Amino acid sequence: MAFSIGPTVATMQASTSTNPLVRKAEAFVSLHEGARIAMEVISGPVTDIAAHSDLVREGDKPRGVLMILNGMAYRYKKRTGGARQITAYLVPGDMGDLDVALLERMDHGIATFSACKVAWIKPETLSGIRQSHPVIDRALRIGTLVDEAILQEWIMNIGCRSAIERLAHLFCELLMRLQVVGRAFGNSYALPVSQAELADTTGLSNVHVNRSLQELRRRGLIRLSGKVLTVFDFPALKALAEFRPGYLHLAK
Amino acid sequence: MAFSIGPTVATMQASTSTNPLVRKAEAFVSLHEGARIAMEVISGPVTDIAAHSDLVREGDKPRGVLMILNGMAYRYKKRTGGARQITAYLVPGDMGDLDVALLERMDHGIATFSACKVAWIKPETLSGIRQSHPVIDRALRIGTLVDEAILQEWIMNIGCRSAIERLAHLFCELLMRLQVVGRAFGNSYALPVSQAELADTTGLSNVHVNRSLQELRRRGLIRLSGKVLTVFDFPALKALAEFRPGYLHLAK
DNA sequence: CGTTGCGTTGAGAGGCTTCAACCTAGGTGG
DNA sequence: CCACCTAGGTTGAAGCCTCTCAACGCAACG
Repeated sequence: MAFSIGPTVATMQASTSTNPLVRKAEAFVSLHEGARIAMEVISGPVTDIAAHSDLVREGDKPRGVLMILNGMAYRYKKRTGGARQITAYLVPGDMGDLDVALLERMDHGIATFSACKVAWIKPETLSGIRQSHPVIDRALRIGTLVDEAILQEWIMNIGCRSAIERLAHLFCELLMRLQVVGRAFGNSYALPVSQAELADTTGLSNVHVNRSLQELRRRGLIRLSGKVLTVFDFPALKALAEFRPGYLHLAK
Repeated sequence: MAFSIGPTVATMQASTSTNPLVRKAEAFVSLHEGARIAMEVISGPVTDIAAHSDLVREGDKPRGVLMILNGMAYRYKKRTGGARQITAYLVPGDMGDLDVALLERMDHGIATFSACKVAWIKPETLSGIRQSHPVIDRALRIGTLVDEAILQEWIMNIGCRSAIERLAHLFCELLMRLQVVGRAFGNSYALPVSQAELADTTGLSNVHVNRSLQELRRRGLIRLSGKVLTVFDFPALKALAEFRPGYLHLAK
């Protein structure tokens, strides 16, 4: 056991675990004690990864399934000219594709924004746990569907929202996703992402991201400084972005 | 049995079936006779759907798993203002999300471009076949991964390609996907999609789609008339779009 | 033969990009 | 301890890619 995550099993309470995998699963299903323990266990040996390093490179043969326990990472694709598109943010509790071992090679890369704690889980281990705990299996399947729903929402975001709306929508989505796993504090959360990286996320230039952020600040909606984002007026931010969180499929 | 698809089992040959589900699966795995027969069977009772009608509405409780056997359909999301973003094209052999029954309500709609033949398969039926035919299970899982990879590629497309490149990339992708399921004829295929719908797909205005299509024609790369798209110069079209088909994970 | 949906064209405007310079803070080495 | 260096944030100016608005043509259809 390389690292200990959160309190001991004995002190855990339903939906207040500090293990992000458990927190996320409990947003979709209700876990009984045995399943919670099993989820703690699969978070087994943890690896520390520095900020701005590759976890997976495009063209790699997939290894095990990736789980993010702490920090923030992202999926990306590159154009030959050097342009980069970030296609997903991975926050604590998120997993790489469950069936990724079925593919010959990765069609995209995964890298870290911040220093991260991650776990690589062997496909056999995972399928064993899924078989013995149907409720975990169910939570993981729902998680996969939500990942897909987020991709669709991002297509919508880039395809038909203005610059300021795209950023507002991203910030709303991250706030909700991080609240679920206990990584938001009030309406604030760590956002270790540079403006250039926000640009690669939203399909904008870094210059225009900068100006749009200023506009969001000027309107009193957010503050973003020192890698911490604070949402001052969530209702207004949601209205601006037309953020409807249904696609995240979080239980009420 | 509401409708008969393709030749009888006796006349089928490997990878020349006219059943698009079989064709697509054989792009990922090699099916033995029994598995091919099972796939023919799940294509069971077929429903005819008119063009431009909804198969699934946002907010619906999901019913069974959708399979497209003929025609072309699309996933979409709407903004309150009326703007629409098309997030995926469904071509013969494509299926809706396998686990969609786990969700309370749909976060997007599905509608037809053209008249379609579709099948609704009960989740129990599907999981039965997946259990008794691991190779089919494997093919379906890979198919799901490819669906996700396509979503990522579309984010890339809208996020960092120019108008003409976006259209070129879409046409390249569709050519390859339709070739796999035997719905392309040489470098031509049916594309029952209006310019306004192409605009909702690519995040452009219909006016600009029109002008970009003219430019593609002027360069001698494609022809698009009467709902048929012909690619005159696939290498040049690929080069223009920087189309790298790896994300479709088709066997060589 | 009017209606309707779709493709086409023109003109003007604007959101966003590009290029380039400058500023600031944090880290590093002499 | 300061001087330098670098990454990232900020600002200005110019331009263009794409949008909006509006009109028109054309073919299919009842």
